[in-house]
Amino acid sequence: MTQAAVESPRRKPIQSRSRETVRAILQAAARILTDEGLEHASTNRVAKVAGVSIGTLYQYFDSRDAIVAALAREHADEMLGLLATFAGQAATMPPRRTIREFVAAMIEAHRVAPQLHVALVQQLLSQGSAEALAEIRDPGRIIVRAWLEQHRAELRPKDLDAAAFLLTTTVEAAIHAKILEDPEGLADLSWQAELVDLLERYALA
Amino acid sequence: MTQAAVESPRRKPIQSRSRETVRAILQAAARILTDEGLEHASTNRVAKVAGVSIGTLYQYFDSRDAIVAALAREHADEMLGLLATFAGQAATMPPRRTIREFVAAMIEAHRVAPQLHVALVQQLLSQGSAEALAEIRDPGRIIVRAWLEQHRAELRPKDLDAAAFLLTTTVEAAIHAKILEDPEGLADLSWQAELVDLLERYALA
Amino acid sequence: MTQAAVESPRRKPIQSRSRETVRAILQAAARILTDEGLEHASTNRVAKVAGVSIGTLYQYFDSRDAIVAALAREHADEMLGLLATFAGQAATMPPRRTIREFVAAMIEAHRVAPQLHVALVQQLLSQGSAEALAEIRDPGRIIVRAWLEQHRAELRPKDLDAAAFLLTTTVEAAIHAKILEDPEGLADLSWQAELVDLLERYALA
Amino acid sequence: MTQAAVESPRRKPIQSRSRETVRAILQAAARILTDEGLEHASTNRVAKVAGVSIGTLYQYFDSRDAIVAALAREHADEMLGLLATFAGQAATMPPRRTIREFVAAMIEAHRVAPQLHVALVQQLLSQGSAEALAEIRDPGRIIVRAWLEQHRAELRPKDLDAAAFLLTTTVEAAIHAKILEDPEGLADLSWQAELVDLLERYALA
DNA sequence: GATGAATGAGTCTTCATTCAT
DNA sequence: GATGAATGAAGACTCATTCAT
Repeated sequence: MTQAAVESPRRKPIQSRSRETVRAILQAAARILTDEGLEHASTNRVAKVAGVSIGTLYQYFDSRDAIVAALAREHADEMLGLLATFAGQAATMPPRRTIREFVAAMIEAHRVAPQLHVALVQQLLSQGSAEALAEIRDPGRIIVRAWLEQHRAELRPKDLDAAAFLLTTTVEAAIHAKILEDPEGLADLSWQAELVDLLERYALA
Repeated sequence: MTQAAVESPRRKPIQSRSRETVRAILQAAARILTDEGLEHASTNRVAKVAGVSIGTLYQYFDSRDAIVAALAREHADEMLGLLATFAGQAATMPPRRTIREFVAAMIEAHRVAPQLHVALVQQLLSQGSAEALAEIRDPGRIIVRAWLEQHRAELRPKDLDAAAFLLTTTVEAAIHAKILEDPEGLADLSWQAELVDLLERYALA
Repeated sequence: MTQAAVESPRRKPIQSRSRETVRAILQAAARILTDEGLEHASTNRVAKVAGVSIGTLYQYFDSRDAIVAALAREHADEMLGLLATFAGQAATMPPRRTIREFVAAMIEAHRVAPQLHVALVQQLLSQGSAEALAEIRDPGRIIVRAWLEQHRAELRPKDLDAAAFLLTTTVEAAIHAKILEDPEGLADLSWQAELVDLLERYALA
Repeated sequence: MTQAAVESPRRKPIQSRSRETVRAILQAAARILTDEGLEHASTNRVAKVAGVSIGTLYQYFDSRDAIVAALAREHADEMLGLLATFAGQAATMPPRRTIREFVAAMIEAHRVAPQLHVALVQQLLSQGSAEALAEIRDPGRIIVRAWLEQHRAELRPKDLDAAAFLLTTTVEAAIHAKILEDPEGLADLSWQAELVDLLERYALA
């Protein structure tokens, strides 16, 4: 039984293999969503690509939508992470520079997986799941709103809610449209500058 | 009353039932799209709601997508009509006023069937039919671009393409977001003013 | 009313336009069957190609199958015509020559519309309409059988029914197979000779 | 009883239900094809008769045609098996006897499922899938052609390709025609003898 | 008689989900 | 926990046929 002895002892305090399975499923879903579009991301397909049985998939996700939701939440968290880091620095940063860096950060955040992002947003939109959508959007808006509040002295808009709405919406929309129309050009500084311009003129006092 | 005589003279012997059927189908599709979302707009469902048999539906539309496409085209035409009317007047109008009226016109255009509009755009997006999407978007952008050109002396942006992209995208996105988040508030003047503000500051010299 | 006067008088004693309509329908059906295969010969399609409305088509044919049946009957008649002419001469012809000319006549008969012929036979087969099939096959066999009877002195087979069956089956099958495998080669004398050889060795005393 | 022990030893832990399901589907398809004709062999019908859900059917067959194709392949293999066995013996057998046994073997091969055979051939014909048809026909013809080559000294035909074509076509056609016209009589020796006669007179020197 | 709009049963196929092993 | 065979509702679409005009 030497073998058995060798087999079991060293097992890293496994992250309960579950984690890996969930990981595999979400990655497979993301990959299919990105490469082939939402309509090809059937549960059977995802399971196959993830290398697990369909039964296993359903052990971890209650439904197809649950997978997309999890993916969306994950993606939202990731983006929120980027924004949070940025928000921390924004407090002590001159607004003009904050805007510039905010735009850069947002674009960078979208560069990670542009297609996935767009696909997710679309899925959430067409699902009509307002809550799921809010879950993705609100955090960013709250951060922006907090920033507006903090720097209201140096900024022009008075209706902070409206401003937060407009600023986040505009940035998101511009980036999404750019991804759809000219994904290669996403990183170009010229249009980034134009967007910054739009925001500055609107926000700065 | 010669005019009346010319206008409805003998009321053409019925527009051949066809017209009415097509109308019923498109209306049913629009209604379902608006009320229940794209995923419920199956051909069978549309036929049932339209009060025609599935066979009849297929006598007029080659496929499910053809229905959505027809709807999109119709909607695009309608919106373009609004824009065109507006564009005609813009030539002799001071830019500041043009912007205000443009926003008002756009919002008005979306008020006709906001949900439908959003659903259509989403459908086109998720279909990945870039052409179909362009068909809806380009006309508006071209009009804006022409306006920028015409009034470049009084306007600030130098990169007219980028500006046209940003302006149309921003307006569209803001309106769509508003429709999704707070459809009732779409007509509110306060946020309309905020949007106008954003545009003016960006566009005016 | 000069016009009307000119219009009606000269009308040739029309063959009751019906005939022409039936003609058009059958020709359309034959054309589609030949060019595109049985599966494309839907009633609507046939009507369209024939240039009549589907309603009119049903005024002349009770069902889709009726069209095919009519076509088959027509085709059978045509072929039978060829055979009959030939049968008349066979009485006074030496059997060896009869066989040669019979094969030539059969091949010629098939050259008129090989694809149509094959398609029809297949349709009848797959319809399982043994009667319809018999209608096409029996006449030929009867003629052959009569010939065998008439020339039994110079011929070898004693079981005339079996012989008639074998001879007609063989010729038909060989021709059909040739049409399917090598339609261009149908008229080649070399394989014709081979077939004649087969028949002669079997039939002649 | 060692044999028995070897024969059903532990009865493999079930051929995984799959095998049985596939079997049931193919059998159902064969049954319908045979009893009711191709046009009744819809996927839904086959599934119902097989006692499985339509979904299960599609788990094993990509399409309706795949079922027919599988059936055809299976049938072709079966027949080829018979021919192969026979071909092995033909080398050392006098041609006259070979012909007799060949016909007997072919008829026997068709007796397994005459209607099915005919239905399959028809399906392949009407599908116009020349390749599929060739797949079924060529093996037999190749075997015959090889035999002709091997025994050319004792045989008469010089054009071996033409001869192989004619011989296989004739036998097939005669058997098929017999199945259609008088399935009961297929095994009768009298007509079998007539067919053998035809072949011998043609093939033997 | 002709027309063609309308019908709807029926076809193929997909896919989220369940459950016995 | 994992597996994957099985399920069946539902969707897109076809086509022979009817019938009001």
